[in-house]
Amino acid sequence: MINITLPDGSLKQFEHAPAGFEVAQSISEGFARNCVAMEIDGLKRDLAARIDSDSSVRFITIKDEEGLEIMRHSAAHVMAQAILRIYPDAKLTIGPVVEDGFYYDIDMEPISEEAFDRIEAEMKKIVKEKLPIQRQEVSKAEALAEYAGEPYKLEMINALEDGTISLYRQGDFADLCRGPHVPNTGFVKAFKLMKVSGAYWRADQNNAQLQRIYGTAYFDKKELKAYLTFIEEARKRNHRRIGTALDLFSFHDEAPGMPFFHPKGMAMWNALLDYWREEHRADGYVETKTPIMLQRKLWERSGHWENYRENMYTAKIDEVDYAIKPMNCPGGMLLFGRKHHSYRDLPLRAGEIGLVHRHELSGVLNGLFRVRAFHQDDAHIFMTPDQIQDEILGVLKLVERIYSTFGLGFHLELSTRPEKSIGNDEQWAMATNGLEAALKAYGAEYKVNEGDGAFYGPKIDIHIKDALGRTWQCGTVQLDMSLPERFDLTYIGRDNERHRPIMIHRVVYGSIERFFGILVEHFAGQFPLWLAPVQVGILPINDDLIPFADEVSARLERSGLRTEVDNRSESLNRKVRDAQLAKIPLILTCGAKEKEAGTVSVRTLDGQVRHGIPMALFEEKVLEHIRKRRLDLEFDW
RNA sequence: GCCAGCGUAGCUCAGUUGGUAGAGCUACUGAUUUGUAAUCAGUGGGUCGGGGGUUCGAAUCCCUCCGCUGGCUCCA
Repeated sequence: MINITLPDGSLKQFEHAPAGFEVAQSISEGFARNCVAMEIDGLKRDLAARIDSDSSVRFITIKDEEGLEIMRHSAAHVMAQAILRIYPDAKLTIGPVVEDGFYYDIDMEPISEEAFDRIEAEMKKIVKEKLPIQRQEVSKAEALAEYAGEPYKLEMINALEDGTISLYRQGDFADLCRGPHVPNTGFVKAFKLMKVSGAYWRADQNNAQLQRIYGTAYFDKKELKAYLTFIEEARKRNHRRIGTALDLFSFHDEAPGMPFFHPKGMAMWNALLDYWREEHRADGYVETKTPIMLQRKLWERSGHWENYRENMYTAKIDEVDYAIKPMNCPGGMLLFGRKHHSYRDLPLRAGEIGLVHRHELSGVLNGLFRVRAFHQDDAHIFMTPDQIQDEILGVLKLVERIYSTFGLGFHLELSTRPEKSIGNDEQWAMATNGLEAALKAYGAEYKVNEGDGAFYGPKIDIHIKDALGRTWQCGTVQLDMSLPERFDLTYIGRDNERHRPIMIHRVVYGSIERFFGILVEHFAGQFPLWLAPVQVGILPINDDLIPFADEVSARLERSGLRTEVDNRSESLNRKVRDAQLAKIPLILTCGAKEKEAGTVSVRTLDGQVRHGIPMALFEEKVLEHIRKRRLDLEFDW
């Protein structure tokens, strides 16, 4: 008698060792049809596996995230099978499941996306055939024999420990695989190949270049469609597209990876920085500015020359080597080091919107997201050891305040000591404990990335989540145990002795260019009023009213609003349409009625129109809205 | 840097087997003077990313460089 306990505590008893599928059937036929795999005493198994002893069993169905992953893994096999049918000489390597689907790395002739139709058609055949996917356990020797002509598989088999090795067979195809898999290829119902790119065997540039073919798969067509719609939505929000359409910024071949900001982009840029300064002043930060070009000897001292030189722009001037700064810190160190500091002056919070240049590989450039010249909203905080917790907590709270202004959620990750690092155990323990204490005091959940810290200290990374649910690492708080040492920074303690200050680097926006790009996509170009490049569009109803429109504009500009008068001889409909397409949050129409009554007619971006609002009231409400940096467009006129 | 794809007017894109470059929108000009998402007409605009080659002839084929996109790797 075999006793099987299900997650709800119920017990199923069998006279023989049943296959998982039988057990599922004993619950109901419909349930069994939706099962893709199971977990026996915590180990994932195929549904076909026999349960030969008392155990607790949990079924994994098409409703479960795990079920989706298992199916996608099977989908990768189906794709590999299809590719082998079309390209018999292709050599398979590995094909894992990734966030939104799966890929397979294959050593084969370079292919383009044009080949997808053919591969997908072959995959459809395989799915239609509903080939049973069967697990087979073989010895290492048998596996080696099976894959005699497959160099990558042989390499993987040889790397495995002796013992049984599992293969998964479906029709004429068998892949080395741990499993589990769905019962047959018919489970791969809705799939699509997404893209192809190069990748290296074992991610090593010296190895063969493989074709990495990405695909995605869902249990039903609707979900696949929803995903494709999401991709399309993200494409529409692409910041390069919107940046061009709204005339915010551009790139030119003369300066690859170095963005040019247009007047409208600068209006937003300045709004971002005004806000940044406001919040930082409130938190006791002072602001500094250091040169973008400094002599080599400084970079030697900071360690950048040794570690980072390939990514630095350099020049020789009057026979002296210079480098354009890739980071602001060394300049900040010089500022701190130029005079004596008392413990009473600490913590010292010194911010700098610093322009840095990094010669990134050409292939990694990506719009505003990855550039070669950018501004960091840097700040260095110098403190005594017992101030670590409070200071970091202060940064976390500042970050929360700023991100929430944009409606951005976020989560925190702590990275600890890496293998290659400077400093001793005691220093690392103190630093890491300080960060952890701050995280605990802050109270939010956080993820720990063991060994992922910088060589000079542990760090907390802040990952934001945008309107499409995508995450981006923007903010970071890094404790630095190296620079204060290298620059011999000290403060005078209560004991009248010199002490080494603790120093952190921290950014909130990270790269302002990148944050700008993220905001463009987050808001899809429909920026909140306080941030919008043009806040008020002013539309004279006919050419005779242009002077009045100009008057209104001048008045609002004096109040600090960003306005634009549409003085073209176009129809009002046309002007409204263009203003809406330009995502201008507030549109004022100026006609004879408004001129006489001293009122405005306001159309908000959502299409709502309100007539007869007194000019002064409009101004007051709008300025208040902006002062509060609200995200909505609701007004109580 | 590597692999693949791409580069045609300010923008979005056509351009068939090589035969002197097109559309829509934008811009400009004129007419129109409009009450909440496109008024009409006209005009201008491109050494087809740069250079080299093949050819009687190249946007189209080949080489090379530059740039962009997607990945890989990288982000100390």
